Amino acid sequence: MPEPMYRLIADDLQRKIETGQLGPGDQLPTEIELRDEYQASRNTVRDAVKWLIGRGLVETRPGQGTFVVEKIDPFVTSLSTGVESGFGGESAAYASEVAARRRVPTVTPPRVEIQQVDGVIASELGLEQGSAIVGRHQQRYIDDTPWSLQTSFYPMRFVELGATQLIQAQNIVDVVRYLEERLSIKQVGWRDKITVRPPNQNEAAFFKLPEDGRVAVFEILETGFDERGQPIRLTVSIYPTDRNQFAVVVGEVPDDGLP
Amino acid sequence: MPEPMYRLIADDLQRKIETGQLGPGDQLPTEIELRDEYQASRNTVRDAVKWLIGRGLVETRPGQGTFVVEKIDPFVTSLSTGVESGFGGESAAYASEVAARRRVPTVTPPRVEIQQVDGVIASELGLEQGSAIVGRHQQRYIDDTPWSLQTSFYPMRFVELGATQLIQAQNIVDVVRYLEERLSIKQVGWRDKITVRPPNQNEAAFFKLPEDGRVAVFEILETGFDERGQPIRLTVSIYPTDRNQFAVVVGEVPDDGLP
DNA sequence: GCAAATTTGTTCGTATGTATT
DNA sequence: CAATACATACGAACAAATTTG
Repeated sequence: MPEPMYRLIADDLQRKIETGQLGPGDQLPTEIELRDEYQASRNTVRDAVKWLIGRGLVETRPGQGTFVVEKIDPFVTSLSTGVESGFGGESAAYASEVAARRRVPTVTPPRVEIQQVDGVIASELGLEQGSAIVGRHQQRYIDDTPWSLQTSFYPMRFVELGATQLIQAQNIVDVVRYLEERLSIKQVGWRDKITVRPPNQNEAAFFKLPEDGRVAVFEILETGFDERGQPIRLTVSIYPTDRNQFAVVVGEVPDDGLP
Repeated sequence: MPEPMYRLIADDLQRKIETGQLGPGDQLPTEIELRDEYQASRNTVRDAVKWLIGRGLVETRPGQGTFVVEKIDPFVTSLSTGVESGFGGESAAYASEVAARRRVPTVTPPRVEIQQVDGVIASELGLEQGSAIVGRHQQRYIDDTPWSLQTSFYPMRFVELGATQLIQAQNIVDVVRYLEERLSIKQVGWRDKITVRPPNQNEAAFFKLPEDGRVAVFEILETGFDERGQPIRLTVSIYPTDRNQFAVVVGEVPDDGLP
């Protein structure tokens, strides 16, 4: 029961990549050349290349060739600061982190939706199925490249109590502060849940992810709570895993490296 | 420029899965049946199935068939508590989280290595390239299924100063406390960095991940600091992304759901 | 326990389409 | 427009894993 040939070819190419014989950005031999080199059929070398693609080691460009992937300089987001709190808010949450690298962040005005809660959102916000909520969807960019998709949900009750800006399609600089000033609802803590899953069609399109679905996305649920322990907001953020990194700071830690 | 046929087949099958026409665990028609149903060749329906595998929607079992994947009940790990601190330590860090689900955690005795630092480890521990460090590698299981690979690194200097248990291949119940009692080195905070990457061969084998490399792993770097802001340890933990979830709690948050 | 049937996995050859240079 | 390189599609044969009789 020997290893199949496409695996042997893939392992050999992988070795050449890991030993630096093929560096980032380098072009691999063409499928025809590989076919002759390994004495296999073109379909078999294609299987080998697909294996390497699945490992995230190479990428193919139609009409050009197959290339060793170049690693992306990751962007770091701190969760200890809160996606939407502190210095943050819908428009400026990440300004400090971005500034350190001289990158230019932008955010779209929110698309506002009013809907009935279900499933996860209901359970996170402690609402009954069918209650009305406000959803504010935004797209965030860094240097004009798509960075994250973010949606914040609030109970519709907040609007009825007077927080009418929640249903307007305009940025709110700091929602947490707005809720405090308008409704005296004060956020005293929050909780993040971090998962990783394959992107849906929307996300793959927005982030321009390769169609083969090998790049997964982070899904971060951040629930904010008031003094009485009641959930007051839920922010769902999506980030591609190939260009993002998260940091958590607990206790006393020196200021180095992280913003 | 129409959509290729394998995509049309994949989209149709995906629709059947998402509408519940094919539920979790259900077997898809065999490749031969799909070939007849869609009037395509077997290789083309196989391409469609591969597409769905890449999306994490189905899995194939040689000799059996193709099945809709069943979602795994995820393990939740809190980062606000520290992978190796508080109630934790090498042996018990996750006991509380696991206990809530009546799962049985186990951990192997550490494999101890002494080596010279390089790259990331040196930079995280603030050591010069070539300094000596101790690495303690452990494998952690839940209910006998592989759960995480964890390695903690400490400066060799700690051993020379008297923390000799660090180079013994036995569990240390709470390393943080041991360092404090033995060397008066007190951890006052820590920082986690969370990334996602494809598994290496070691990791894929240990976690029994599907060979096609579609399941990525979390890599969590946790650096602990003492009162003077000096790094005193680096713990690198690896978890498969398909069965793990992380939580971060900041400020006052009610005790519900999470340990 | 073994043999047959079923199902997916690997490999080849070939032809044609699409993207890029 | 032509040449090059990867993408899609078909047909065929045999191998390997699993279940069934």
